[in-house]
Amino acid sequence: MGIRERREREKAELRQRILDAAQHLITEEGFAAMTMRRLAEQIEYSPASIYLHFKSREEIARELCELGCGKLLSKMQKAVAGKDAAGRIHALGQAYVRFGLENPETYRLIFMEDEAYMAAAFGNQSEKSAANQAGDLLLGAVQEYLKSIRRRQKAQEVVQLLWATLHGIVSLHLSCTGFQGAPPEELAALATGLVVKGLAGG
Amino acid sequence: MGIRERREREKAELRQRILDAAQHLITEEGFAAMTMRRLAEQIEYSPASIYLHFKSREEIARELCELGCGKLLSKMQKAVAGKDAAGRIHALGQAYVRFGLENPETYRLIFMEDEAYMAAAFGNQSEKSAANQAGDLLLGAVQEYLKSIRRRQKAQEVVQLLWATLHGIVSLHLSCTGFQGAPPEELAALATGLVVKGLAGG
DNA sequence: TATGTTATGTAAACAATGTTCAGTAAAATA
DNA sequence: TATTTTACTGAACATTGTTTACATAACATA
Repeated sequence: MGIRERREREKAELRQRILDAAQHLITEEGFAAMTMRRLAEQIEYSPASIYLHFKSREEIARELCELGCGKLLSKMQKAVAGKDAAGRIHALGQAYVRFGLENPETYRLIFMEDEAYMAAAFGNQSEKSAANQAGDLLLGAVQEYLKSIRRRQKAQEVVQLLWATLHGIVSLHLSCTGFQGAPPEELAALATGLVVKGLAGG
Repeated sequence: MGIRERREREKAELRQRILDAAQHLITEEGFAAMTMRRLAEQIEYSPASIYLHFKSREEIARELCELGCGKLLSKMQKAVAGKDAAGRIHALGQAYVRFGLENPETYRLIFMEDEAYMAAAFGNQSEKSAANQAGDLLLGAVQEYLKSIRRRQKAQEVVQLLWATLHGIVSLHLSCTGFQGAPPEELAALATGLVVKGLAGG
């Protein structure tokens, strides 16, 4: 009899509805607006019911972070298609920055809200998480580029620098809303360009 | 009669004690630990009394941010003494990163806790805030360097990129506590070095 | 010295948060 | 139909930041 199957399906559907509502609230009004009571209101259940599907508010956030990282990874994967090493570095930078601009609240949640979320994204180093795979994309491009210019330089260090730079560009843009300088895409292009040139020359 | 003077002095002293206690709590246990009740406990007054000196918890935080920015500025000012343009860029990067490492919770508060604090730090563009002065230090060095290599490039853009990069290095280091890569000073040196070389070459 | 005024301080309450738990109603099973 | 399991919720708890009505002490004035 398919009764159990049906109930499991219903349960999974409700869980998904919670996640959808959470994502929606965060996208529209930011993480702080995603309270358990507003979430409950959205799905038309009591607040306590949410705890039948998630251990805590933080667990919901963590799951959304993983989904967000997946989205970022897929953007970056599409960006590298059919390009040489330097071109991939540039394209990855643009993809990263655009993800941040198009999904500001999701970006905030993953990288700026709580170190725990970010640590979780990079944490599972045994099973390659989406964030780690994104890092590998960057690492591959940098390694190939360093090889092509016959330069001995720790690729990991360059990757860390690039990621930090891109993160800095996005996070300052999202935080300093008043201050309007050069657009993030332009800064990212300048950054990747200078890294590429700087490594080649000298 | 010096009665009014004495009372004003006492009031200012209590206000300062609140700030000190707040700074201490933040330094030791982070911003979240700085609750009005714990603050009241520290100064041995009731929570409501704090509101006789500050409009809100946020106002206390903002004032600590300004103090923090002043500290950062003074570090950066010392760093540039008696150096050429490229040397100043390097030294400013090192000073910035070290400030973040030595005052992690203060750095968090200013740049990572709430965009409002950071916006406030950069906001008063009429009266030059400490943060703005720090930016000017960087701008001066970059302008002089660009001139010395006869390169036409928007100095403001390079400053933005440098600041974003340094912020990215520090904030990723503070957030990704688990992940241990290259030390921030090394990354900052690499960053400033690549910018300097990248601008010169090509 | 007595009285009025002002500054100082606090207890208690309010609204909002995440979370827990006892209890209930419904559904599945026997 | 009776029993057990599951799904669900109302009410409460411990926290927050903040406000308000009230008390008290210190001061100024007559």
